[in-house]
Amino acid sequence: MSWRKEQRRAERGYHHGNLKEALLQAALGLIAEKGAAGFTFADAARMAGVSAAAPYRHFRDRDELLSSIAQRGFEQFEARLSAAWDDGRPDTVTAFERVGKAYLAFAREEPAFYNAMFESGVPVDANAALQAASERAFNVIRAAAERLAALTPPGTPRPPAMMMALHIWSMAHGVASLFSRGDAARRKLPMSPDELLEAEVLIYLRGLGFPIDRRPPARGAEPPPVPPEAPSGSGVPPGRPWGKPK
Amino acid sequence: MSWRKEQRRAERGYHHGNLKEALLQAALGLIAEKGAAGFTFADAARMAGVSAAAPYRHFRDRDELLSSIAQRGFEQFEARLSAAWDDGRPDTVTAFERVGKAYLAFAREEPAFYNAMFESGVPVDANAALQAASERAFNVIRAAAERLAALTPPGTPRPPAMMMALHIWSMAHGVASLFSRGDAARRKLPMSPDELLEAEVLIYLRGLGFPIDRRPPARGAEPPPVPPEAPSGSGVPPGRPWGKPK
DNA sequence: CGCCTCATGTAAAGGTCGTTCACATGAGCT
DNA sequence: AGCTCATGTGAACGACCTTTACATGAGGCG
Repeated sequence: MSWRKEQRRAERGYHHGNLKEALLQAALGLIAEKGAAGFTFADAARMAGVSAAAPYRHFRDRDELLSSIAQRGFEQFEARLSAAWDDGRPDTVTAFERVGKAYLAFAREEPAFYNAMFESGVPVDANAALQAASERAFNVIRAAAERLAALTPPGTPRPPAMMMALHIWSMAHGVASLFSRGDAARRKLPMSPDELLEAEVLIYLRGLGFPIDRRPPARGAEPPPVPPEAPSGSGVPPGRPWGKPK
Repeated sequence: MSWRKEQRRAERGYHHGNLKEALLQAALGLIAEKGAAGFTFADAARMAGVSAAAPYRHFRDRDELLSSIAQRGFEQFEARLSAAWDDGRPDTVTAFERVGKAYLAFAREEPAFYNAMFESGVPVDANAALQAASERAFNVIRAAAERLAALTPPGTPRPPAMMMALHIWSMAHGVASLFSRGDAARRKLPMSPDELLEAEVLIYLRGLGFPIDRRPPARGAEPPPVPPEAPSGSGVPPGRPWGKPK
């Protein structure tokens, strides 16, 4: 029954030594398994081998633990988006695409973080640090949009970068929430979430006047992506940013 | 203390008479207040003036109540989207726009339903009826996309309607989740969620080759919306689907 | 080295929930 | 009038969150 707890205590002494971190890790695992809603403070404590009251020495309550995780999530999110953006290399559109994919990849590969960040009910403004982290992540998208907006072909009006950023964010978040997450919201799709988002973004960019015409890149060799940087013609070519028609 | 309950019982007798419905209504109110996560079965029972065990005569468990609400939500959702679509009157693009707005309006005006449908963790496939209701709602968007796809100007490839529908859905859902919901996910925006989504959809449609050029419609008179039905030129005019550039 | 202090952990207890079970009630059929 | 079965009750169980009083021991100080 409780010799297990005694045992653990024997191994590590009365003081845990690194409980805060252990709790965060435990919670991360539990959220990944059962969602933020199903995650329990008591379980995290058990998993760390301490009593149910111990966590309260490190977090005001369950919500604070959750928002700590959300904050870390936003930090890692920012890192991944930043890396994907890679300051716009090799060209702005390609890098932009990569950011979209990174968004979905994060949602897929870090379900616990994504859950805590967007689906746990933790208000972004619960915590100043959380809010700041969230903003830094968004700023990556925003900066990318800024660069992209500066490239609008001559003859077409330049869209507000902030608006573009919000649009892209909503597309990525929409696709991730509806189609790319745990068993919860999954629907049957005629294409992968990645392809879906890619086509969506490309069509959107074309609507802004970018001369986009790419089909799913032939796997292997990367073709010289898009007539590099300075777009030539105005108006939109009749390309097909989604897959071949059946 | 408990004379209240006695009182209620005196008013309505031992049998409630309409408990199932009362529970659904109570739950709806509670979810609107505190979110699906904070909603409690016991509270709903209290609110209906019955004991905590009574609800189990009508719902297998808390999750079944939740999914019943989600199902109703999808039904009302379908009704609102259908009404907005109005079979494509007066013209397809205008009606399509209206569907987008109806989506956001529903998310805003029926937070309890929206929450149960998309944010409560209820899996869509929990219940056959739920899944069917969800599909019927989506089919409204899909049918609209179908009609829209059939209108692609000559010279531009015709996008798969299903893909369009998924794109539109993800945009609407993304905007609603991130910007248009309860205090939870609210960020500061340079424009209203409605405007944001409208611009997003218009730009997207333009990317598909639709000759869209509309600024936020002057409130009051509806201008002859878009060169009616059969679009003339191919290629995309350099219009500005978002607001004036400050 | 011995002692003190304070951060960190524990056990116990109170309140709430979800859920089940045996039992009560009474609406409607016969 | 009497029976039956859907519907509601109360009590009880185990889990959770959170608070409180108390225990432990690591690290600083004399």
